[in-house]
Amino acid sequence: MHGASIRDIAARAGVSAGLVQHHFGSKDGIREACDAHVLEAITAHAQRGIDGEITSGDLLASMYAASERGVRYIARALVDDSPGVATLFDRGAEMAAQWLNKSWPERFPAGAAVTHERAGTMAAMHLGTLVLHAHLVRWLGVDPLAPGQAHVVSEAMLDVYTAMSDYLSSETGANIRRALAEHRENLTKKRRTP
Amino acid sequence: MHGASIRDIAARAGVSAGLVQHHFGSKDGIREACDAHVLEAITAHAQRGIDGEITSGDLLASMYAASERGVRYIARALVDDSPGVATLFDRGAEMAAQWLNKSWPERFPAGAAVTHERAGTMAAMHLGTLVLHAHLVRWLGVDPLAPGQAHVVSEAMLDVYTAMSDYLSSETGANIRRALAEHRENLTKKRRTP
DNA sequence: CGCTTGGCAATACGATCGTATAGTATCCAA
DNA sequence: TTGGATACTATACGATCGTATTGCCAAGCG
Repeated sequence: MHGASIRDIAARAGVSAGLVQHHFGSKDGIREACDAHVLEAITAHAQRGIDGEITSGDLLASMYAASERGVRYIARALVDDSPGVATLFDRGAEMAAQWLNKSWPERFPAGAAVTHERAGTMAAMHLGTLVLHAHLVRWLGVDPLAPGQAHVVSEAMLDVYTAMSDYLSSETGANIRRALAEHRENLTKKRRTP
Repeated sequence: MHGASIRDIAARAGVSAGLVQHHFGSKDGIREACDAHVLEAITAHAQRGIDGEITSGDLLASMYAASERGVRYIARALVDDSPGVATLFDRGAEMAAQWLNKSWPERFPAGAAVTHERAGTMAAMHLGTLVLHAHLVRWLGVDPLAPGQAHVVSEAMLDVYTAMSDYLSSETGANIRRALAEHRENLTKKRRTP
């Protein structure tokens, strides 16, 4: 919310500040309205990621293309304490959990602690490329949110995945993989305590 | 910087606001001092990740344990436009690039565009778990930055890597992997334009 | 002893912010 | 026609913020 005062919003909209105040009730009212708008717009698009064959990386890429401003807003709101967008993170994590469970039912049982942990971390990693968008722009020299550039990050994510898996399946990563498997044993059986 | 006024900082330090102003010159002076302090503290620790055998996930985990407050500060500063911490993102991306190049010299050549893109995305993914820390706390029910909880996210990251790689090596992900390999061909040969 | 220097506090000033209130114009139903 | 609801502006109030100013006081030094 910082850096966007009611007066700025009103000036951008071409009306007075009092009208904005009158229409939304308060500053929080503006944010709630924005959250609801973006949430609704993104939900319909995101549903395709669950029951479709679309991968998580491509899902983000298609979101970029569909609503660049909405994605930028989400990236910004995720680091504020916006309660509406907090549910969007949870929804993303739930989508990841469903995807993990659908892909490996015995490895990521529904409701298990391991599925919950992995899904949350996965959502944080993918949304992290959004939140740190400004740094990626500076590092890459191009804007991944610009039209036609959406593939850069999603492809890189997939490539990192494959590279990391190769590393973990090598001799160097064998002990890491073994230690990880032990921890997973306990978590897989444990139901998540809500 | 939002949410931490000079008066708050002075009250927390037990001194007057005027002294803080006098000592650091301005509000930006405080941030620069904090950036320099954290940067120096974290650099020595991070160097182990490059030439050591330590993985990136374990590197983050050990950073958690070494300086919880420093990590929290970085997570906060990464989403502000702090110029000092911006170099920290670049340093993390450079570390990732070095690690990628050391692990697969022919796959990720030094200075190649593909290495640069992958390293930046990798840094964003890993640092994303820091920046979105508040959401992870809410989702997981525990604080990954709390002492003794550092392993949760790092293990989950590794597990997601293995799961993703299994997905990409399966029949379903075969075409994705194939399309990815084509794009990589061009990027590997191309030198990065600075 | 007198003077300067630096740590430190207290206060004030201007800017910005969210919000409240009063006032004006428009429009639609009774 | 009229009266109230609605869209909209203008202005003001209180709070908070960064910053500048002033002054006190102890330490060091000739």
